[in-house]
Amino acid sequence: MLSQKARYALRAMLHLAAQEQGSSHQIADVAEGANIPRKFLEQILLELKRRGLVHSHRGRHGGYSLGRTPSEISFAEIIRIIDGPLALSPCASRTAYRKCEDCDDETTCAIRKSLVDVRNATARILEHHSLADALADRRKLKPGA
Amino acid sequence: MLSQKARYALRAMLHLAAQEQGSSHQIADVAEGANIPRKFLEQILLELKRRGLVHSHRGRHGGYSLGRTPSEISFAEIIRIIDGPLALSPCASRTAYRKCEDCDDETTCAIRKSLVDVRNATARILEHHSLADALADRRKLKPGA
DNA sequence: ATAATCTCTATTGACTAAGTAGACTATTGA
DNA sequence: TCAATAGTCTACTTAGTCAATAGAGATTAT
Repeated sequence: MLSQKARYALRAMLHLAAQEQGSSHQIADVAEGANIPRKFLEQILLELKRRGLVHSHRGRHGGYSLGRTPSEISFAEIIRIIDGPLALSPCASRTAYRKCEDCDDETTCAIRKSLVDVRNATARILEHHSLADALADRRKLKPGA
Repeated sequence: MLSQKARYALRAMLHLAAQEQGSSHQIADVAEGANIPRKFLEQILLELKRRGLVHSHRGRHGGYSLGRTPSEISFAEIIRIIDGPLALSPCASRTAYRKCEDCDDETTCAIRKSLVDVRNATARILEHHSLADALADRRKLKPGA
């Protein structure tokens, strides 16, 4: 399961992506618009900023904007920043590989093999699904807006 | 990520599946053979028993055995019993669907759509991967044994 | 200067994960 | 029969995480 935090992060990024390119948005507006507790959102945006997914500037008229165009930001990237690796086990992760401590021989581990399959399938979907794709999906689902 | 408990469950089931059909095995042997804390394994086997994946009998010469043949027990089933649904969000689960409380309109949710894709891909793999498949994989990987 | 805004660290309360403990019940073989 | 051997059940512990909340600090536009 994704954490609530990761779902908030996706919603917040989607909210930013839905605005006109390069425009800046204050935390309070994003919090209200995407229905996220404001102080919690601060932390999330801070993390996303450290990893370059958003830019910020401070002071009066400060705010946040996307660090790249929506088509260049994938769901996978957002989820990995907030929740860590996509894989179901550290030994099946490509971005955060770690050997299982209680595993005798990884090369013959019959569990790992299928977990790697799952991780690959998951990554294939989420790495190729960008914010732009999500917006396009939404427009398709809701032609009125 | 899978819980440690779920990984133990997979290992324990695999251990039982690797023995001759219908044979009975004591907790202590499984614990040692699969490298699982004994008392923790008790709880795991009890849960798997309640869901019919294993049978037990008590008293002297008691023990556990698989509830079905290895080819009829999937990884998905074991994982769901121990860790719950495979999906990344309750709203994307088929076996344990639940609406997100803070979601305005699920039908136009651009996040849900990709989470459903992931869930389907994951389920497709894990529901069709049985203990028998895992044993076959292992034999392939380690032809000596 | 000062008001508005982002930045950072700490704290809280509830919950879960992983494991441990021990009493209880059923079976069996001597 | 009865003691030994197993599984069954409930409760507990300890550490850690999740989801927030709080509040002081830094930065910028006016």
